[in-house]
Amino acid sequence: MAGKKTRVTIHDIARELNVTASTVSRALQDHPRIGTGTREAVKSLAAKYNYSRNTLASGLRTGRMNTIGVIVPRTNRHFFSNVIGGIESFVSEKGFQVLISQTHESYQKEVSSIKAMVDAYVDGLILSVSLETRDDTHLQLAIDHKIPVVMFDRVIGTGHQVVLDDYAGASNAVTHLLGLGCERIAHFGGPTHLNVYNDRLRGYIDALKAGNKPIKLEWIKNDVLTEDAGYAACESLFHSDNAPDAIFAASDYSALGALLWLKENGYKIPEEVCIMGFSNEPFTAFLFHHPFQQ
Amino acid sequence: MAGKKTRVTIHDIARELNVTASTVSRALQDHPRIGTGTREAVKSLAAKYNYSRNTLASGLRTGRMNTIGVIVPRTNRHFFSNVIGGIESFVSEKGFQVLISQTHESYQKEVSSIKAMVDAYVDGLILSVSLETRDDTHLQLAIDHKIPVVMFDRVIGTGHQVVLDDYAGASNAVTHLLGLGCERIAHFGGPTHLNVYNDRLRGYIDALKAGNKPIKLEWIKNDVLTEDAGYAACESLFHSDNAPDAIFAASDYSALGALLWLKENGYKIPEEVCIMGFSNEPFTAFLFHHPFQQ
DNA sequence: ATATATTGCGCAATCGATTGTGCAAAAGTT
DNA sequence: AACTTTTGCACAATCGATTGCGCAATATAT
Repeated sequence: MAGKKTRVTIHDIARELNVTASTVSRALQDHPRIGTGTREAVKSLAAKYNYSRNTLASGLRTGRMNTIGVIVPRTNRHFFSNVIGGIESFVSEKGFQVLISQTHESYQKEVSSIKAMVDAYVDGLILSVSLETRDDTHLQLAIDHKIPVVMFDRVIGTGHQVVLDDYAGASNAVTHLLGLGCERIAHFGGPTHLNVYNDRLRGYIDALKAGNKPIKLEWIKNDVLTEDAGYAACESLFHSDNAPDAIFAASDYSALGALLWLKENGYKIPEEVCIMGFSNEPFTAFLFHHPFQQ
Repeated sequence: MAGKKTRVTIHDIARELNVTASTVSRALQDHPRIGTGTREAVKSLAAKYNYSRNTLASGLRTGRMNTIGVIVPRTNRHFFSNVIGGIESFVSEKGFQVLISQTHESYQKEVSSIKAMVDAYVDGLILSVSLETRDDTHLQLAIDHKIPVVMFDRVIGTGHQVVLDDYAGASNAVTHLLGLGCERIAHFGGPTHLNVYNDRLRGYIDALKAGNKPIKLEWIKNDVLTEDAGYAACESLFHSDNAPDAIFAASDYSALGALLWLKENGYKIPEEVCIMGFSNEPFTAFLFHHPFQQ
């Protein structure tokens, strides 16, 4: 408990046991060529001195740092902070650590984050690409260094991917709106070079087709992902003489913006306009269905 | 852009320039004893080969890894994910990285997280302690290794701390309730060995005293921090013959639980019971004041 | 009893970068 | 011109752990 002046190394243990550092190193790794007696002597002395391997020296030699890099657009989005938490919980049980970085939706920052992760010798990289990212060439750096890369949610290119079924989600959402009697459903989407927004758009379109509804280009607004954008988009949409009677938003935030504009302008939700958002942001739980509402 | 088979080292650069690695190392650090000519030759060759210092070798030698460790109870709490994001944004501009770990409110996990951070040679440690943490002795490990430690929000002991004024916040909240005419204000708190909950409790008590209201112990519920706990606490509180007319909760989640129970049981908010929560969780914005409500 | 296999461990190089010391050449001083 | 200072760089040790190779001692086989 008292302040150790200096960390104990395998050399310290070796000296005390009259063996060499290599033997200590091997003993700690359960190398078969080390005798049972020595191995246990080493281990118990290591335990006694509270030895712990110098991860830098070890990492320098082996190239492995037992660290997973995670790159997300922003850590403070509910979805991403959950994913980060999940990753951390899982890998920390395996003795790994988590290095995080956020891109703030900037491609350049994503590039430099990847470089930083490579320099940190992460053993694996998990990322969700920025809105600006248009291809996966920048991942090559990690791949060149033999670092396995997995993309999730917002994915691009052909690497390993973990995604949810945005297409089905969108399609179900729009079908549900149609079932409620909505006839004129607008869509607030995101950049379609990203799978998630493209899939949600496709789901929207196909659901409309399946319901024999026309697709109106003026009802499809891309890059409407924020509360402000949703608010503004509503304004233009409902000032036209061809206003929709429902909105399917690819983002809960733009759905919220739409909701606010409509309420402020006297529309009744959901009687006059139905709104559906995508993401299950926690705040949405309190917008519609909560028992103390009504 | 093509796949480099192996990273370039200072030795590679040294060889090509007919100098030694030490010269290259010093040149890259702008050491004054290196001639201008050599320095620039080194730097341009380094740039040409896209050299980047091996952080492990460097860290092994210097003991500095340009990494900040952050330990929080959970990454997916709005407050913590925001703090993590803020730290990451700030330090990444300085060329530092962020290693995260979560304790899940467990003291043991906190201890092992600190050890892991020390082993990772973080240059600084930022943490918010778990609910189980009762003193700061476990921080000694980091301090022994000369790692500066800063606690935030949930702090303990005498180290460096960044906190907000929980006492004033609580006091203001309760004073506000009194101003609204509330006479019988209950408190849902947390473990009082933690500054945040102790301060909020003190603020509550002192505000009541200042308003010449009696302090009723049966209205003070400790360890009521979650939605479920708030729900349950309400149940017991309002089944007594001495029910409060307001609740000041140290957590927005327990406030939410209270809100749900009261609504389900026919109480009118805020006419019959006022509820005030602490934390500014985003969802609370939608519970009371939003324009589309009422 | 001789030949082969196995066991147990030491030696020394290696992973890249850093840094104290030393030494020669160039520059400055009187 | 003789002497001190400064400049520019090389040498070699070091940070700890890992690992291929080698060599003895012991065990097994013939």
